[in-house]
Amino acid sequence: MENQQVKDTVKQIFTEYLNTNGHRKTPERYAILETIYSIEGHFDIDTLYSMMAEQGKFRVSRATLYNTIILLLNARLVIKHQFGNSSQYEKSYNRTTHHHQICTQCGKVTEFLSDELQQAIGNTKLKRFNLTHYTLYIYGLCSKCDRANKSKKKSNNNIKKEK
Amino acid sequence: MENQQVKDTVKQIFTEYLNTNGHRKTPERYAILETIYSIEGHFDIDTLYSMMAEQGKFRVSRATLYNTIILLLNARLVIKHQFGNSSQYEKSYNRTTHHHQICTQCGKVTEFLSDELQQAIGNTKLKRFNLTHYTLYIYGLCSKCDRANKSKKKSNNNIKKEK
DNA sequence: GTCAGTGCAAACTTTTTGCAACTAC
DNA sequence: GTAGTTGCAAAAAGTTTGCACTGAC
Repeated sequence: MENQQVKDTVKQIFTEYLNTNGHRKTPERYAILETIYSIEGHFDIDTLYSMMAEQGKFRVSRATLYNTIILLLNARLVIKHQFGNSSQYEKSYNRTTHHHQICTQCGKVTEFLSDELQQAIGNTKLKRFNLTHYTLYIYGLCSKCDRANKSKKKSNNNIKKEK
Repeated sequence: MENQQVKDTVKQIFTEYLNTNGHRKTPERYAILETIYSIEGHFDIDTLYSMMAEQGKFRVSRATLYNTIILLLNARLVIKHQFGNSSQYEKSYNRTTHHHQICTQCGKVTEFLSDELQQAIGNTKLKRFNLTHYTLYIYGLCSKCDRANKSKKKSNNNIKKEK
């Protein structure tokens, strides 16, 4: 799907959501949606704030960002993650379901796809629960840190105590 | 496995970890490990702090709790979650791998088991990544909130605009 | 015209940090 | 004895809140 087409569609969905729930259609809200859907991958509130302030688009306050994000979460247009210190978000409409690899050492987050996993999770029968979405975080060491550790261990072989 | 046996084993593992990495074996650290392994389910730092302060066990400062938790995470004796506002932790040794259902409305977290899911995730071939553990969070509405919403909707049927 | 929404700053919460005192080694 | 740890309080970081002003309806 073309990028502009996606943006138009999510605007429509958002408008419907706002109407249905009796919220006002302010320019701030659409500017935030627009900006979010031009970001690839994850972002946090601070990044979003900077992007909107610096790129001369439309300056909004942090409070409004937090308020609007809640609406977008409810409208299912954004997904929230909580790795690291601050909350991370990402657009969710028209994105293939993906999973996250997180390096416990350097904190690097990588996305990957797996139909099998997706199917297995989708097929899980949940009792007393109405599923909307899920997140799978796989923790471990990325190849870079893994290699770094191994060579470090090697050079420490003759030292009794690791500092 | 008997509870006391588990505690003894994790103490051993922790001792080895501390030795290997040149950390001191302080009474605070063992008291924290002991307390954590007497908690069923999730806890946050504040709860842990209160438990240790009130139950007359061994009072430690929050700073020490944060420091020690990091060691326990590295020693793979504790797992960290980040739902809601504050970080949640849980003991990880000798626990069956389980997954989490999180209600997006009331925030309630329920654990569930699924061999199939566990297998599917375990079988996933990861490129350039050395897996240590993973967490699967399934978001949606718990039966309680789901029911509450439906009956609310029903009673709102005659009202044009919500709120 | 009214009230939801916004911006700003202050408040709050959770986590990290600096430093003096303490203690495991 | 000495350096890793602890406790405390201050600071930092992220998020929420109160309030006056603005603008969508």
